Amino acid sequence: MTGAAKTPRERYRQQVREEVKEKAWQQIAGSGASALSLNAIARQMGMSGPALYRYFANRDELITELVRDAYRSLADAFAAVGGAAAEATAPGTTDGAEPAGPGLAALAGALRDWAVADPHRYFLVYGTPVPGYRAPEDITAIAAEMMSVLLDACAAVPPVSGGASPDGGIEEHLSAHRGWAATHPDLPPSALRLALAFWSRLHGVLSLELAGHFTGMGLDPARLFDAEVRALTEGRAG
Amino acid sequence: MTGAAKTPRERYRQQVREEVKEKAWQQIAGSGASALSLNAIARQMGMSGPALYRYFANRDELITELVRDAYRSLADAFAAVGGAAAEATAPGTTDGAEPAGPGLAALAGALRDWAVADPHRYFLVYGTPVPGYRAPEDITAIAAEMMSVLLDACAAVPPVSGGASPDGGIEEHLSAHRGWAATHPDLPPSALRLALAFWSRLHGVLSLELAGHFTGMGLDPARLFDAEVRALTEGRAG
DNA sequence: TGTACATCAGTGAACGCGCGTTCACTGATGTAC
DNA sequence: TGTACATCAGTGAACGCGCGTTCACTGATGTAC
Repeated sequence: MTGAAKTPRERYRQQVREEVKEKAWQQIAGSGASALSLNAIARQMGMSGPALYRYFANRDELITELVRDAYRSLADAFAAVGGAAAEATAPGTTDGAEPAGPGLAALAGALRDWAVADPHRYFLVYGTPVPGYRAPEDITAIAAEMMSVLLDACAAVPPVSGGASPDGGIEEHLSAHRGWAATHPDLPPSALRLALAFWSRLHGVLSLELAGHFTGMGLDPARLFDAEVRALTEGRAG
Repeated sequence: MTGAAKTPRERYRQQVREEVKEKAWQQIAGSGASALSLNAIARQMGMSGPALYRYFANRDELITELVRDAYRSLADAFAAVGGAAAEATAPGTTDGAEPAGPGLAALAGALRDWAVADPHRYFLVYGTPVPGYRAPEDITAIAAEMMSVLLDACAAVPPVSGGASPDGGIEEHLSAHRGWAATHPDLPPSALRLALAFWSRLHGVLSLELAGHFTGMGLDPARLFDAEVRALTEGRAG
């Protein structure tokens, strides 16, 4: 990826690091993130426990790395969809007046695909926070990167002529606190609101689905998710 | 509460059980549910570890009890609000044509109050699921009880004349799978949809808020929550 | 191509720790007559 | 009111376990001349 001219040793180091992370994910899948054990991973790799300290300074560094990879994979999925949408919109749009509806729907699809592909990865990022854990700065930067892609999609959605329904001052509030959307200083408050609705509503359905709160209800989570996406792209956030 | 004529010994047992649970919550608040340790609780109570086995069969039973209490407290909060709303509606309604809007808003308020009062309790119920843990039946019954109160509130909301916007077949799907709403066999699909939107959207905002994903954004989570409640009660679910 | 040296992956023993849980036992509290 | 017995809360020792992490060491891989 970054850098080049890896020596064989560097290659090998990277391979082992990857394998460690792989086993770590398997372990998380089985027993949850808090039960992650370096010794168990080493055992599974046919190595002795202390060997892993050649590759990770300690347990915390491994977990941070897993969190970073998780964020990175979602950000990449978003960027791929966002980039594709941007290219499709740029040249000669053939599709009529709503290029952003599909954009949002595509992002939503990417989010759900990412989440259901590995629920434990989802929960490592969006689940119960680990007490005392602070994500390093480069990880929050990745989160900002995703938000920027989302804001791009929201930018293209025309503000809805909502009528007189009072919004409780939410759009004023968003106008007053838009530091999190600093990448898009010209976005109307309705677009900010749409982005937040996208984020919170879709995480709502996803977290209930992946935590199993819909099982036993006999409902199809994909349809519930789809219904929320439709509500966002057609009915707007309000 | 239930039963009567407790002997002093039974009283004492109950007191100690309560104290154990209290310390357990404190420990969860500090280090998360997975780090819950019987020995640590005993130490904190000035007792030796094995003493707790007079009160709980094992660690799992304690956790299950905590989960049960958490559900119970939310269900009670819901029932209180639901009961109050029902009484207010019953005699001579003075408030105009929308008795259920306030009902839903009141339930939403109860949910948020309950959640922010103790975020760890919230996450024990709605956070990352504990791998391998199956809630006993009486707990799912409590969940059904809450759903029933919510459905009561949704029943009073008149179906919105939504126009021709296609809903992707979600209401048909809900009509076909309404076992989870068996307490309300006559509810229109739009009310079922409203209940699910209530549940998933509010949990979306709440879980992001309590996991700290809004901090650093400078936004007021209470306002975001309020905006979603307004969208539910005014704009309906779609 | 060959030798001398430096780098680094991995081992095994060890440290200290805390956990859940069982068990035999003591001592206090309640019960029956 | 007093005595004999049963119940039960709590203790301390012990078992077996796995964890994260440090450390001195071996042996293989790469580098410099």
